[in-house]
Amino acid sequence: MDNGRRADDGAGQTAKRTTIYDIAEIAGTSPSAVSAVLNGTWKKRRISERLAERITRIAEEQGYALNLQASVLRRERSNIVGMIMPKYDNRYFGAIAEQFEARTRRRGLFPVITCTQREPELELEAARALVSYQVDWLIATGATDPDRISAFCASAGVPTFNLDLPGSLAPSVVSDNFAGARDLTRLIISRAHAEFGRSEPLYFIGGRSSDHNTAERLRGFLEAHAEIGLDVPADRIIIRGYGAEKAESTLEGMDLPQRFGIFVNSTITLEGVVRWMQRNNRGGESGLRFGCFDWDPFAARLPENVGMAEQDVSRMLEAVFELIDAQPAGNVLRQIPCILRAP
Amino acid sequence: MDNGRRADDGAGQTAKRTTIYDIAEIAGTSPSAVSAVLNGTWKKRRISERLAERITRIAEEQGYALNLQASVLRRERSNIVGMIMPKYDNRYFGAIAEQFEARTRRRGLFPVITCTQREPELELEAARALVSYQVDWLIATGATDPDRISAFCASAGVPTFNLDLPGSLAPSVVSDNFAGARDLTRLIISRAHAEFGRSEPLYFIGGRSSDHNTAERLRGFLEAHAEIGLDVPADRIIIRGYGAEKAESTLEGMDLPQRFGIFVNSTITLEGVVRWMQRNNRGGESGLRFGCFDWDPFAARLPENVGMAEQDVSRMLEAVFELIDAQPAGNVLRQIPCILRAP
DNA sequence: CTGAAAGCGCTTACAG
DNA sequence: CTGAAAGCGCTTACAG
Repeated sequence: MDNGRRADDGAGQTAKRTTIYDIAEIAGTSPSAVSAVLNGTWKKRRISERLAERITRIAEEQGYALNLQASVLRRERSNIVGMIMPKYDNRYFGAIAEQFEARTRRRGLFPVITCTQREPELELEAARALVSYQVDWLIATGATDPDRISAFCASAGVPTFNLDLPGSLAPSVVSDNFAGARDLTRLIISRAHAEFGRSEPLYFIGGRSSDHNTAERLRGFLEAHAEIGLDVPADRIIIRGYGAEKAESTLEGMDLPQRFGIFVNSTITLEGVVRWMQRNNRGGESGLRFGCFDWDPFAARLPENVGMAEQDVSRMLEAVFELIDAQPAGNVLRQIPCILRAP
Repeated sequence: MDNGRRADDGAGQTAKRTTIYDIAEIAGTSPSAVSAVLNGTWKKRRISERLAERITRIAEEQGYALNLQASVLRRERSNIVGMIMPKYDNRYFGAIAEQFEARTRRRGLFPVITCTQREPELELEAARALVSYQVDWLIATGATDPDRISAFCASAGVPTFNLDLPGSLAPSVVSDNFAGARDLTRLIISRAHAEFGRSEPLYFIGGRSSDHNTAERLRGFLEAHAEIGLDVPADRIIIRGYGAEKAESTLEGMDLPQRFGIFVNSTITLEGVVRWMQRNNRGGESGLRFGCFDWDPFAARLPENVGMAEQDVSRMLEAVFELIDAQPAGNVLRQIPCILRAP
C-alpha cells in the first residue's frame, strides 16, 4: 500500500487531506451519508436534518474540500466547459475569457481556459489535454484548424463549438464580419474624404488569407469601395498575418503617400501600424487616418483613429450557450452584428 | 451497475471513451503494460520495444486520451499549477496569464487559471475549486485577501505564492512599486514643468488605500515631490478604487486647473481619466499631462501621455517559479524593478 | 432514515 | 520481460 496524497503544509508537517471517510468517522456515520449531505442529494435520501447539520459543521471544521478528480471519475458528467483561445492579451480575447468564465460559473459549471498562441499543434495538444480533463463541452475560439479539433473531440464523445472563426464540423458563432467591415470601410472613406478633400482607395492590412474572417472583412472592404465606384489596386491589400512586427516591417518597406486611409484588421496588427506611424512621424494632423476591426479603449482615443468595429462579445457568448443548450444538428453558423464606434 | 461515461458523438450514436482496458484487449496484453507504455515508464519495466510500439499504434488508432481524473486520483501529484487573477482584460494581467501558461507548460506542468473580479468571496471560492482540482501549487495574483487564501490552502497541504500583491503567510513577488512610482513621478513633474513652465504638485488617482501596492506607489509619489521641496495637498490624492467609472465621476465632480499633471495608478483607472478628458475636452496641447503605472501600447501613444511604468512580467514570473523550486520558509518578499517607458 | 458494496480509470509495488 | 491485485476518493443503485 502506498501513502496516498501527502503534502507539506508549509510548517514542515505532513498533512493528509480530509476525506469523507475522516468525516464519517468523526460524525459516527457512513461515508455514503457524508457524501450525500455534502453534494446536496441528502433530501432525496431523507437523511435527518440533524445529521446533515452535524456533517456540514464537521466538514467545515476540518477544512474539507471535495476531491473533484474522484467525484468526476465516478459521475457521468464533469460539468467542465473547456475553452481554447489564441491569446489573452488584447481586449477582444480578454473580454471573451472573462465573460466566458462568468457565464459558465453562473450556470453552475466549471470553466477551464487554455491559450494556444495561434499554433495548430498547440491547439490539438490543448484539445487533448482538455479531453483528458473530461470536459463535457469544448469551445474552440479563433482556432486555426477547428475541424481537426472537432474531429478529435467527436471521437472522444465531446461536443465542440466554434467561436470567432467558423468550422464545418460543429456549430459556429462568428461576428458579421462582412457587414462590420463594410460599414467601417464606409466610415473611413468618408472621414478621409472630409479631411483629405478627395476619395482614394484605402489600404487594408492584417489577417491571414486562409482565414474566414479575413476573407469576409476583405469582401466588405471591397464592397464599400465598389459602391462608390472605387477600384482597389492589389498592392494596397496587405495580408501577411496578424502580427505587429510583420505589419510594421511591411509598411517600412513600402512607398506610401503622405496622407492615406487604412483599414487595420485587428488591434494586434494596429500595434505595428502605430509603431510605424510614430517612428516615421506619419501621424498627427497631416498624416494617415485609420479604422480598426476590434475595439480598444486607448486606441479609440488616438488622434488618427476614425472608428472601430467592436465585436459584440456578450451576444456572441450568449449565442454559444444557446447552441450548447439546443445541441443543433450539423454546422449551424450564427452571425452576430458588430458595433461601429466612431469617436 | 451503471453505464459509465457515455456521450453523444454528434452523429447520434453513443460513444464510450477508449480506456487502457480496451487497448489491452486489442493488443492481447494487460492493462498494466498499456499504462506503463502510455505514461513512459515502460523502459523501467523492461517492456519489449515491439510491444510498446504496438500499444502506441493501437492507442493512436483508437483515439485514446488519458483520463486525467483517474490518473491524478491515483498518483501522489497532479502536476497542476493553479492561478487566481482579478481580471484578464488589461495588458498587465493578460501578459501574466499568457506567460504563466507558457512557462508552466515548458516545465511539463498543467496551468489552470481562474479569474475572480477582485472580489474576496470569489477569490476564496476559486481557491476552494482549485484545491478540489488537486492543484500542487497555487499562485494568488493581485489577491484582495491573500492570507485567507494561504491559510485555507495550507490546511489542505497546498503551498501558495503571492504575485503582484504580497501576503504575510506565503512567499511573495511584487514590483518595486516605490522606486517605479518615484521615477515615474519625477518624469511627470519634469515634463509638466517643461510644458507648463512651472513645477506644481501632481494629482494621484486610482488604487485602494488598503492595498500594499497603492501605499508603496503613493510613498514613491510623495518622495519625488519631497525631493524638490514640493508639498502635495491632501485633496490631490484620490484613492477610491481602480475602477474607470469611479475615476471618471470623481474627476467630473472636482474643480481642476486648466493644466495639470496626474499620476494614474493602473491602466484600468486610466480608461476613466481618458474618458473624462475627452468628454470635457481637457486633453490636447493645452490640457493635462499624465503618467501611468502599468504599460499599454496604445495608451503609450496618446498625446497627453508622458510616460508609463511597465511591470516586468517576465522577471516576476521567473521569480515565482524560482520560489516554487526553492520552497523558502516563511514570507519572503521579492521586489522586481519596473521599466520606465517615456515616449 | 441509513449503510455496505461496487466501480469509475488509472498507477505501482509486488510477485513471478 | 509481464500480469494480477490493491487502492486513490468519491457516487449511487440497492437493500434494509
